[in-house]
Order: sequence, then structure tokens, then C-alpha cells
Amino acid sequence: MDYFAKNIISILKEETHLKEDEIENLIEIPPDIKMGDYAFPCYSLSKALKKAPNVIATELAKKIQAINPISEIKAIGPYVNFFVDKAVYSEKVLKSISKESDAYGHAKIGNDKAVVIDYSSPNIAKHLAVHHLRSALIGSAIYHIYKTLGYKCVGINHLGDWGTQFGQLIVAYKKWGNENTHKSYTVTDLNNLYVKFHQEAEKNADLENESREWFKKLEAGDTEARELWQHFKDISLKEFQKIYDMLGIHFDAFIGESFYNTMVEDTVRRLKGKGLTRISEEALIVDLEPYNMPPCLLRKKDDTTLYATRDIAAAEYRKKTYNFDKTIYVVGSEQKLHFKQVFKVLELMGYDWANRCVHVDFGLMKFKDGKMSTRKGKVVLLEDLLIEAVERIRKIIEEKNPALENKESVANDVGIGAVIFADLCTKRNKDVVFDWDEALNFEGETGPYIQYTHARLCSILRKYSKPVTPDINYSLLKEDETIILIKNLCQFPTIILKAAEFYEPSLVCNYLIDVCGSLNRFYNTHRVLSEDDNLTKARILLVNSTRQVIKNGLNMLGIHAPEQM
RNA sequence: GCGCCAGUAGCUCAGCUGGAUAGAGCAUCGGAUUUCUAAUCCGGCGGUCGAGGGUUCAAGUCCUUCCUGGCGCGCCA
Repeated sequence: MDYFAKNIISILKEETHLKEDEIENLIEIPPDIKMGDYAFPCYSLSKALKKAPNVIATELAKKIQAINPISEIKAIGPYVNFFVDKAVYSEKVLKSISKESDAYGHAKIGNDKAVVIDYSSPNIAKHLAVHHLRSALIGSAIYHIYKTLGYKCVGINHLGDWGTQFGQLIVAYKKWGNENTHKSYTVTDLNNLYVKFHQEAEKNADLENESREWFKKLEAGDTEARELWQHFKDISLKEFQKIYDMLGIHFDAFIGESFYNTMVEDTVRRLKGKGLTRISEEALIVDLEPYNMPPCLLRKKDDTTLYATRDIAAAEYRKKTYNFDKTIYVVGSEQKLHFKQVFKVLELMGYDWANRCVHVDFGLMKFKDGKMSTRKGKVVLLEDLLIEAVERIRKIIEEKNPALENKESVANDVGIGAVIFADLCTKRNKDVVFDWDEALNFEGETGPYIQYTHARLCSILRKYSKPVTPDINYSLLKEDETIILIKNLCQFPTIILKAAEFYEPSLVCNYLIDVCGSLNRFYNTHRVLSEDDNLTKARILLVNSTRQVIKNGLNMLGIHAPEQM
């Protein structure tokens, strides 16, 4: 609750006989600045007082008095509207931004508690493609957001580096892989082998048996199998890292599924010990019928384990290793049921932290004509998208600002930023249809728009080239465009909290669009640098504050804020 | 068949846990620059909020039925 709301509550408390938190919940922000800064709706009083809401509003407005920092109280229809003293308001907001600067929007609510976040988690031996983008970016943004709220974040890349497909890959490699080019193998080669295996396997059923044999060898720790598997993994990781570097995505640990291979037996033993398992159709399951869910499969009839088993083992490991307060899985919504089952099993195992496991799901990315598929080669590689984005930005720079220094690095920041922003901008749970022109649109509500706004502000500050001070005459900040902007800036900390609560980075994106819209409207109607020293000083402070908020917001999304573009 | 998610302007999306006349961007049409970056801003056009019923002083928002699309539902992850 902010300073002004507090004052309004104390004014309203006596006359309405409502409790403080009741009033707080009722108070809202009018849709138009001309109506006031805060509003108290009188509908809910109408029953008790047996009067029409607008009558109540009128009477109430007459009875109560505006005291500093509230400058005016006025009934409009069924609302009592409050106007705050603009100078006091501006001073509060802008001084706190100046003081906190890079830390504006941060909080300490996390108390250094650990949050484990599982994101990206691609499969080995396949390229990172555009449909891998969402998990990586949403996870990374949540990482940043929680970090700014004082949590200790642990980013984990839960690589898909285990399973029968590695048996297939070994067979394919031994049959068609060229030993001599061994050292220069790329993910493309691995992917080709994978595709070739499936083509050949249709004609020759023996291949599947061979691959099962090899996977068994791998599980048993056979040296040759192990070495090949490690080799495939090294090739993949090297290429993944290149993309993560381009995107600026960081992980604290790369711990793949294979890592839990040795722990799975223990986990199964614990589950059995607690009497949670039974055999059904030759498989080992946890019956979830009482919870209206299909059973959770722990072990196949051939005795090998499944991903649910490994996820349970992984959760136990993460709790033991990081003692997390919360663990977040940023995984597509097609796995909703899977995580519901896993979390339920953890709960049945008696872990009180089971309800602090969160599946942050998101909608699918697909093409207009259907799903993306690595097998059919129907994908857009992430690297291609990023390179194309940077390339297009480079052309725009040549056209609009050829004298720019550091063109390369700016093109990178803006191109990559555009891709990140476009992906994070829509709410998580919506499906996304991939479209080159949409992903690479740079006008309107886009990353470059935010960055451009930021660069313009930096430009003004460069031209001003004097220190910015919060000791200004705040009553000079009085026009509507100015006040609306300051109100926007004031919301930032609340937005961050909300984004964290709902695991929703899109809230930050939409907020930044609002701020930039307000800023640009201000920019187009008022001059910052002028002959009037005091006014210049005041507006410079506003410019610097806005620059700061945009920068902080972009950083939370993992986007750079270049000072020129 | 059952479950989960979505359906808001021609297109892409917002809509603050039920509140004041449903908002942006793109597209389209028309305007703004001798002044801090026009990757900007202003205006016009454009809506039975998928459909019906219900709860409420008040519903895009809550309940219910139906329609359409996506995803999931035992040995892949």
C-alpha cells in the first residue's frame, strides 16, 4: 500500500466505519487522470445505508476534508474521487528512484531463500530450434525476477541426455558415422544419423533390437557406449552454449537426466517402502485413482525406469542439495498431467514441500500448418532466427543511423532483444504460431521500441551532460503527460511482485510498453532542454528516472539497453 | 469418451482477482519534424467480448450448458 492510499484510508475510516483493509481493497485507480488519482466506490455501502451509491458518494465527499497530501475530494457519480498533491507525489516517486537507481524495483522478500528453476532442458543430439525458446526465456526471466526480489536462484538445465534414443544414435554412428571425421562432428551430423536411423529402422527391424542392446550396455556402464554417449553430449553442449551465449542465458548447473540414473533405485525403494506402489500390467505404478488421475508409471515391464521416476528422484536430490523454498519447472503445458502426477506422488511420500513444486507451463509454438518436428526436419533453428534478426537490424542501422559507433554490438543487442521481447510479450499459456515477420517485427509494441525509447533518453542526458539532481522544484512537473508518466514509474515495484507471483514475465513487457508510450507522448509534447534552468532540471530528473526504470525492466527480461542506436 | 487450456477490432494481443464510456500494436486512410534520434507521436476507420441461460446494484471477468480450436489421458520425454 502506498503513502497516498494510507492517507486516504485514514480520512475515510471515521465516516465509513469500515476496517482499514476493507477500504484498501475497495480503493481503485480511476480510468482517466481527470477524474482523480484514487477513487472510493460507494456501491458496497449502499445496502447497509439503504441509499443509492451516488447519493452516498455526494454526502461522503461533503463530510470528509482534504488534508495534505490530498489536495481535493470530489464525488463523481457513485465514486468519491481523491486528487493528490502532484508535487508531493512526484517527489516521493522520483526521489525513491534516484536513491535506489539500479535497485529500484528490487525487494528483500526472498530473504535469501533458494528457488530452483528448471528451464530450457533440451534433448542432446538435436538442434535448439525456435520452439525451445519459450522455456529458456521464460525461465531466465523468472530467474532474474526472483533474484531481484532477494531469492537465491539456482538455474538448472535438465538436459535430455538419457533414454533409448541414445542406443539408436550409437547404432547409427557405428554403422554410418565416419570415424575419421570424428573430431569435427556437429549436431547436424548427429541429427542426420538420428533421421537416418528411423528411415532404416522401418525397413530393418533388427536395428531397434540392436539399439536396445546398446542402451542396456550404456546403462550398465560399458566403456565404449559410455565414451560415445559422452562424445555426443560434448558436441551438443558446445553448440547449445553458443546459443545460450547469444541469448545471454545463464545456468548454474547442467544436470541431465542421466545424473539421476544411480539414484532412481533408491527412490523406487522408498516408494515401495511407503507402500505406495503396486504391479499393474507387469509395470510398477503408483495408483492415483483416488485423486482422479491416471497411474504414475515408475518402471516398465522390462525393468527400466521412466521419466516420472527420474523426475521424482531429481526433486528429492534438489531438495537435499539446495534446500529450496520453491522449485519451478518451466516446461510446456503438454506435460501438465505429468507434473501433477509427480507432485502428487511427492506429496504421498510425505514431503511437506510437495506443494512448493510449481509447474510453470506455457503454450505450444507451432507453424501455421502444424506442429514443429525435429524428425521431419520441419523446424526453424534458433541460431538462424537470431542471425537473421541481427542482420535485419544491421540494415536498419545502416539506413537510419550510419554514423553509430559499435554497430555490431548494438545490432546484436537490438536483434536479440527483439526476439526475446516478442516471445515474452504474450501471456505464457497462449499457443504461439511462429511467423518470421512477426518474430522480426521492429515497430510498435516491440523490443526495439523499448530500446529506442531508452536510447533517446540517454541521448538527452548526454546532451545535458551535467549531474542529475533530485533537488528540484517538483511543482514544475505538472502537465498531464508528465503526471501520467510518473504514475507509471511508480507502479514498477508492484509489477515485479505480480510478475513473480504469477510467474508471468509478460506483465513486465506490457508494463514497459506502457511506460514507453507515456514517455514518448511526454517527449512529443514537451521539451526537456530549454532556457528555463529549473524546468530543465526537473524534466531531466524525470528523463533519468524513466531511463532507469526502462533499463531495470529490460534487465529483468534478459535484454540489453544500449545507450545509442 | 474423459480432463486441462484458449476463443475480445481484418490480424496479433492487453484488460489491474466483479466496477466509471471495452484498450493497445499491426494493417489501412489522414496529419505532425528549421527544436533533445520520425525505430516516434496525433487523429479517422474498425467490437452483439464464440453462443445461450444464470448469479449480482454492477459480468469480457463468477456459475452452467453448448460450439470451435489446441494439448493430454499406461510402458516416449
